[in-house]
Amino acid sequence: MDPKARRGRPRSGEADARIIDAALELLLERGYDRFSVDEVAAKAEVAKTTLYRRWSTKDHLIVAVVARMQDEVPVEYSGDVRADLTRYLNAIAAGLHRMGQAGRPTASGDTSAGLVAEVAAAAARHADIGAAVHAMFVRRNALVLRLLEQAREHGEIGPGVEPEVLFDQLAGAIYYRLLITGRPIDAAYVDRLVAGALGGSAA
Amino acid sequence: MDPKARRGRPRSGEADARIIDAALELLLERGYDRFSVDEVAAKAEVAKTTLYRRWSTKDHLIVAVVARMQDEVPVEYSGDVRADLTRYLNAIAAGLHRMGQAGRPTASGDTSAGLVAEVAAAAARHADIGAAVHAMFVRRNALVLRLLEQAREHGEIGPGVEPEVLFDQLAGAIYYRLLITGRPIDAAYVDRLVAGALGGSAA
Amino acid sequence: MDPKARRGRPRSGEADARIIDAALELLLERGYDRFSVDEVAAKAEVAKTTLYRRWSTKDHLIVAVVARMQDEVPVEYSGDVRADLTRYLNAIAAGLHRMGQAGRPTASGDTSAGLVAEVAAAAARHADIGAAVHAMFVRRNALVLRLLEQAREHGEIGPGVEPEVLFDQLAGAIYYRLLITGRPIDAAYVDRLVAGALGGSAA
Amino acid sequence: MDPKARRGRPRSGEADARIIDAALELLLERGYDRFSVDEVAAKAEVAKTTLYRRWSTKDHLIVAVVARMQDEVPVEYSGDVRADLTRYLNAIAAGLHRMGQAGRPTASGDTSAGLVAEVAAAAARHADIGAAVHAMFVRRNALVLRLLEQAREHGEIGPGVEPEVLFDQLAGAIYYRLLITGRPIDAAYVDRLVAGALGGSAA
DNA sequence: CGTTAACCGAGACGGTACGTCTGGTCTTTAA
DNA sequence: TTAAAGACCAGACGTACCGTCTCGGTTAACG
Repeated sequence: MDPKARRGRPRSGEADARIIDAALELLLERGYDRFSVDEVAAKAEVAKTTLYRRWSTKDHLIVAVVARMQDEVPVEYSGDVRADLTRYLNAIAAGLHRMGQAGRPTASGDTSAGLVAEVAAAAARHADIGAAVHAMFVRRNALVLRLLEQAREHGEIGPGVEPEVLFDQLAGAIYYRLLITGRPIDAAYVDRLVAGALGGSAA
Repeated sequence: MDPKARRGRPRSGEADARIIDAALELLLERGYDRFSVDEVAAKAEVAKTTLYRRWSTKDHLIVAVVARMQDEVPVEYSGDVRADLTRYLNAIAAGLHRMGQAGRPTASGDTSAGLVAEVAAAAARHADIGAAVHAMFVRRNALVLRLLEQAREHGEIGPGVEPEVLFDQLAGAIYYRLLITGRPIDAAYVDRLVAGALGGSAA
Repeated sequence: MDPKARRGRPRSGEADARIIDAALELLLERGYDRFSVDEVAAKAEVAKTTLYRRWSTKDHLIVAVVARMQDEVPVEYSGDVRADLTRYLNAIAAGLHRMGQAGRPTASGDTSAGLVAEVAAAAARHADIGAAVHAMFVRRNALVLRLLEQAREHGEIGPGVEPEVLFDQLAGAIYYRLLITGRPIDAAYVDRLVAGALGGSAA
Repeated sequence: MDPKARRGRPRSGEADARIIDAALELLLERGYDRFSVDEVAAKAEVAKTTLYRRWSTKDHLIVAVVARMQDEVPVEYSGDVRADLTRYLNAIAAGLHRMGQAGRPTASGDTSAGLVAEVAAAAARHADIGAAVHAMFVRRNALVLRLLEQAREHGEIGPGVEPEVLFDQLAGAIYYRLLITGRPIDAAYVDRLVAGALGGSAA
């Protein structure tokens, strides 16, 4: 009856978990290069085939791990966009910083461009990874975009402002510093950034 | 006598050129991965030793190539920041798009995140590349920052606006789309972006 | 009552046949290596479990297949040993030749050492296969040995000749050429061989 | 001047030796299967590339090792073919027996069919190995064939006897027992064999 | 007629070796 | 000293295949 009746031995959910756990640990300990699939399999006590059946490529595996590192940042409109955005951007920066611990002490400041850049590169290498990564960010950003809509309805931001563009400017600035110019991203910068984007630093 | 008197056979300047040419060609043809140092050496008809004497790493070589791909965008204050910025950002987008041809047809729209992301990753891997890349962008951006200063003096933009932050927002939005969300970057978007950043879309 | 009373579902005889058929076909088509158990199972539309329940090893399966390829060569003493032996050896050579089609065109002439050698190797790897293979040949050769006995009784061959040794010489020469030196085995050679073993080429 | 002037770093002869030594040791210790190229490389303290540059396949490597195991059996006509052949065949049998130690205790008697069969199989798998193996035996057998010629000239064997066929019978019988029937090959058998082939056991 | 034992198809799993690829270093001979 | 050529080390990659295990489900014979 059920067209999707499963046949054959089902995949071991435990294996999934053990692999991702091992991969995460190794990624943090070693960084992207010096991270080897063989080693993950060994650490997870899983055959390489089992791993490759799930993630067909080192890149796919790493993206899965990074996706799991993403933490949910609760976003709720409080009536004060400026505060909300500041909080949110600081959370993102903190997340990036935490990822930054991966591998050797990074050159640029103290956050890790490395892992983010590698994921971006992987997204460009494999179409499917690109789709997954983009979808991940779309989902993540959707909440903030809604928040911005609400703020506009409440008159906190002008009717001419496009939430999407505004958000690109904010998040973009952070990633730009992280990946391209390597300038530091601290709370003070986030404040200046939000102020710059929302207009007058006062009020 | 002369402490830095050179002895032995002098380095062939022609080799430098042949290597970079071959590397560029291969990079465009293949993309970052599938780009191999051996192949560059073979194509340039140069020994690997000769190549490594000049660029100590695949990453170093690629950064050198990418640096050469960067074209000088003339930036001059015309009295109309909006127009100047729009022109500049479109030039950047065009440059990225041109790079985008490298390798297989990329997933995300038609510009290539790949190469840019790889360079960012390389910058994170090697401190010296990081320094070089960041310096490159500082130099490139300095002109625009001066332009923004001039615009502020002319009253085109408010005294509270920080040029650095403003520029991060603009360039950042573009790179964010390119690398992270994969959304398209066209002239219309640049217009909306500049409008958003400089205030009212009108005027 | 019956100690070997079978319970449960009986084995499918049809499965046996389908497996052997598929295996044979694949063996001829591909040769020993490039012959994979998975593929046999797939082709026979049978689960691997079903296959392994019958033949515990790739080697066991192949030996079973090869055993089935062996054809019964009728051996009857006609009163002329020379003719009988010639006929028999030619039949063996033809059989080997037929097997020889298995896999890629072999290097050595046109008969296939490959499969025979693999079976010999399998016989060395697993004691039980060794026993089976040796038994198979003992059975096959018994008829010829009896024929030689009869010939001796009839005075066609001297009383000092040991049938076993004589047969080793004849069959041995053929297999030696097949497996070791790769020289061709044709009717002319068989004639020379029999002549050499039975004494004068004349008569 | 010299058209075949070698350029580039020459191959390390020491590496060759270390690889073959390690392979030989491992082969004797483990047998054909359970013999792994990786392990050879590790034991020889050589990169896998270095190994594969010389022997493109596990089979090629093993054949090279086996070729080195072959020992030169001095063959000189003493005026007594029977004695000469007996000595030679016993030497061959001893050699096979020595090889037989390779790997697990073999099933069939006490000599190892295994390795010989595997080499024969390899010869069938790869045309080049086939050629090499056949050439090896041709070279080895040439001496004995000349001995037989001399014996014929001396009238020890009849003019109608073809040395090639005679030798096939002798060597063939031994390999046939080794590989196919698994019957033992001892000095007594060799005596019977020679007697059978050269005519009357007497004289 | 239900229980039960052995089967069947499907496919995941552990294990392990293979041969390939690539980055960077080292060793030659020639200029 | 540099150049060209190519061997060298190191080590990861992804694939292949064997033989085992785990599912859901089927098919006799037994009780």
